[in-house]
Amino acid sequence: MRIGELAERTGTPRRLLRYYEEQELIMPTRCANGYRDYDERFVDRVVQIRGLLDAGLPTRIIKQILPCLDKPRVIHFKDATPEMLATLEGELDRMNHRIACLTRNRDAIEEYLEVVRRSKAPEPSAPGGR
Amino acid sequence: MRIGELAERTGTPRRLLRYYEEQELIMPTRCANGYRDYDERFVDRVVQIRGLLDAGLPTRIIKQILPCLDKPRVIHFKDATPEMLATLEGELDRMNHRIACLTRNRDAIEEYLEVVRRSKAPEPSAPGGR
DNA sequence: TCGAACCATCACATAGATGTGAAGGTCAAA
DNA sequence: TTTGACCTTCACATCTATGTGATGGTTCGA
Repeated sequence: MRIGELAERTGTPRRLLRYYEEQELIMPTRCANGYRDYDERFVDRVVQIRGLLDAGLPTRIIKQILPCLDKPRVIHFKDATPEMLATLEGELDRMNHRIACLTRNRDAIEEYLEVVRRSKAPEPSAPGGR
Repeated sequence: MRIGELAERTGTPRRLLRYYEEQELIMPTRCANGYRDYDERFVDRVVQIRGLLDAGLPTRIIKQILPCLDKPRVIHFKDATPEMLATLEGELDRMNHRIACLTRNRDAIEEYLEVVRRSKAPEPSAPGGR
């Protein structure tokens, strides 16, 4: 598939698909005429990249962890250097931290919304609703 | 407390404390001489802000949700406009999405690390370890 | 063969969070 | 009273992810 189709299927501007390639997050092949050629797997991959970016990870880190997330699980021992493992452990920590922070705040927002809803919509009739 | 102490206690550059103020995330009072004067509660608040920023929320959004997260829980009905509630619902969605994405990828990294550890450290002696 | 709709590269612009430094005021201790 | 460690504002720089547009090649259907 060419860049236009991938862009549409992932809801990602072409510009960014090229940018992710420049950052070496995705490496499409090229057709004879120079057009980028993406295979089916890039759809999920791009969605995953965008999710991680949105969650605050920089491309530099995403580039490092992506190869470890491939399924079927294949361990690229070339990548599994001690430094790489340390990086991953570090990122794991940071991600756990982020998750905890987001969860805490999400719960607080949820609680707030519930309190507001209860005070604003006291459902005066039909008390035994549901 | 003045900006230097807050900076040290939260591990945040002074520059950023001023920036958060400019973005109206924190509003310290001023001493007679013009120095910013932070009370104890700003410590937690700043840590919370940094956590949210790190998790990918922009200051614009953080500014909106912070007042809803105050404890003890106080509903500022001035803030509870329909638009505000819609914003919160939207942010809630986005946060859930982020959490799901981070969790999924964190689990994948964790699994990867476990597989690598098993293959690299087969603990040759003491087979019945633990 | 022409035009529309793709594609390519390149370059410059923007927005948000952050770094850095200049120029100067305040204050306490030596 | 001077020095050093704070503080102030202001301004410009940087990095990352993104927007936007110029310029030109390819392909395909009318």
